[in-house]
Amino acid sequence: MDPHLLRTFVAVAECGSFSAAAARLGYTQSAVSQHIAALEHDLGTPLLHRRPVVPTPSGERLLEHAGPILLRLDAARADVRRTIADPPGALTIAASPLAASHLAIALREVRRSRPGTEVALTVCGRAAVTEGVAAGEFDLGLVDGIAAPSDPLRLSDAGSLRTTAVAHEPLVLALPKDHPLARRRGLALHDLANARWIDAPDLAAPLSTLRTAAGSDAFRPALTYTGTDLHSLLTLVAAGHGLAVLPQSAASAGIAAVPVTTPRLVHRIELLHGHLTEPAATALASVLSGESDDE
Amino acid sequence: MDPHLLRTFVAVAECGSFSAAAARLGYTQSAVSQHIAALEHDLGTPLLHRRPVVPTPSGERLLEHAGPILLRLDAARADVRRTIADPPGALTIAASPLAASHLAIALREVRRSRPGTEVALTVCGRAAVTEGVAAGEFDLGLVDGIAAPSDPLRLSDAGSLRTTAVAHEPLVLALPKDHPLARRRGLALHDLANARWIDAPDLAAPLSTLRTAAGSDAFRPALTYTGTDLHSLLTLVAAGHGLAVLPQSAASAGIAAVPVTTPRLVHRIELLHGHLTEPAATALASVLSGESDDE
DNA sequence: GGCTATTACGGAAATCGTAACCATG
DNA sequence: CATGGTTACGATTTCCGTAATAGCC
Repeated sequence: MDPHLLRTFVAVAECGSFSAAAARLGYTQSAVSQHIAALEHDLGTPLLHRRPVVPTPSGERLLEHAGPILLRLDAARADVRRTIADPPGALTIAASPLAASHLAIALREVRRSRPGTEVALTVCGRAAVTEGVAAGEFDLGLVDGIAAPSDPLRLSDAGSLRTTAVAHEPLVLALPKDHPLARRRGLALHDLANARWIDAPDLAAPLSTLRTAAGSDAFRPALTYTGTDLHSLLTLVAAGHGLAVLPQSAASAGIAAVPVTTPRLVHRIELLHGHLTEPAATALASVLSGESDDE
Repeated sequence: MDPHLLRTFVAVAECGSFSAAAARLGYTQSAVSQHIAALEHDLGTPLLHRRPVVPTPSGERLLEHAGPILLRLDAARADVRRTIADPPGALTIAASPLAASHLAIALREVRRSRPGTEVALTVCGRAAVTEGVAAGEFDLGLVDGIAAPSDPLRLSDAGSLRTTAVAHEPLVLALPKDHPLARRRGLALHDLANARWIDAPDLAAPLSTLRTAAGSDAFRPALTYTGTDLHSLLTLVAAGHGLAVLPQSAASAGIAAVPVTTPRLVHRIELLHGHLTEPAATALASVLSGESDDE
């Protein structure tokens, strides 16, 4: 299972086409075909249906592993290269949108403990944060997600990463102010399984997470929102296009926010780091989780 | 970074010798030398000192990644092959020694929910359990370890595994009955940093774990015990050969057991599964963590 | 018939073993 | 000088591109 073969396999699965994957990888269709054939021969089973190109059950299984493996391979290379490169001037920090509120605190701590350090900030989707930190593209990451009160976040590819909890916050259901449920003091998620949901996986709680949390197959999106702008999502909710689950602090004036009481879930922010020295990271984490809202 | 190269790299690092690694892998010394040279060329830095053969700092870094990567590769292959093999007759369960107390409960639940299923049980070291489950050798694993009260276990290679907490229990220090500390009601770990310790990494809390938990470089073993037999470890402790940290329930008549109060740590048992359907696993986990001591 | 995957084939490159070579203890 | 890692070199295999072939809308 050569990583090259795995890489073309995921490319083909993503593109849904041998030729498109070939173009993306700089191979010929023939080479891609040979790669897939080699993988299928090696594993002794078809991995893709052709025409249309869709993974078989075995292929699905392999796909689940391939991404993390390739990511970890990159992380290993980045990690080794870092030991030979001279220490970078800039410290890079990435955060998912709903974790970005902690960026300012993190930044202040960095300025205090390492004055003069050049800092680069990035806000991007959760996957991009974890992958970037794993691959050494960022030094630090702040990701948010939902989890049971004292459980860690189920980060997809956190294989080589250290994580530290940084903040917890109640979850609320965001809904239009005139919604029948808007006056409720609290509600159970699974009563809303068949409501109109907006899936904003890069921003709010992804519906797939709600499904696993609620142990239900419902929570199907009426609308999918790709983007990281909180304000526009809230506008969509206010206009009645659907519901979303958010951390309490993300709610704003235009919408109603009702606490989600069942199941017991919280919005959680974690600090990720792949290679920072342990003391530096824990110092930062303690500042992030403490109330350093002085000045 | 071909997996073959990584595999020979870890083999060389473990053997401390090119030729020994070659013998182990069925290559010639020459091939091994070429593998290492290729890796070093690819990463642009020496990975091993020669004569004696010891990893460089870069090599250390790579080693940290190589094991999990190779394991995950095996797990992927096993996972795919499972989708094409007909469903196995027997359900295989592995447990580390101090988690084995829960085997009986797990077994009862399996017998109840899937009557007639053939079950195979194995008790082995923690690493063997996690690696075996990851590689698909076992369907289920029960591992124990120590962690902060509601933290997950820091499992080395749990990349592709789901984990569920199953049991918590106080930690005690096992010491001879006539030891000066034997009458204490509780004690702080770091006061004991320089005591005579027995390291029994496959059985009790490994000293390396204590070191990270206590943030200390002390806790050096006066004696290392390789094996999984609780009784013989307790005999060693009773005879005054050294101390060990155990879950409360593992203590027995022959020794004194004093609760470890600082830092706040518990003995924890987790259920691992790599590929079982989620409902089946959570059902099992809930039975394991509940008090199902009826009948 | 157009689009796309597969197969056939040839040249380039990589892989591994034999054997000669060197360095260290 | 002996043990053990490195280098040289050649046979074998693998890999990838071109081009011809075959299967599905």
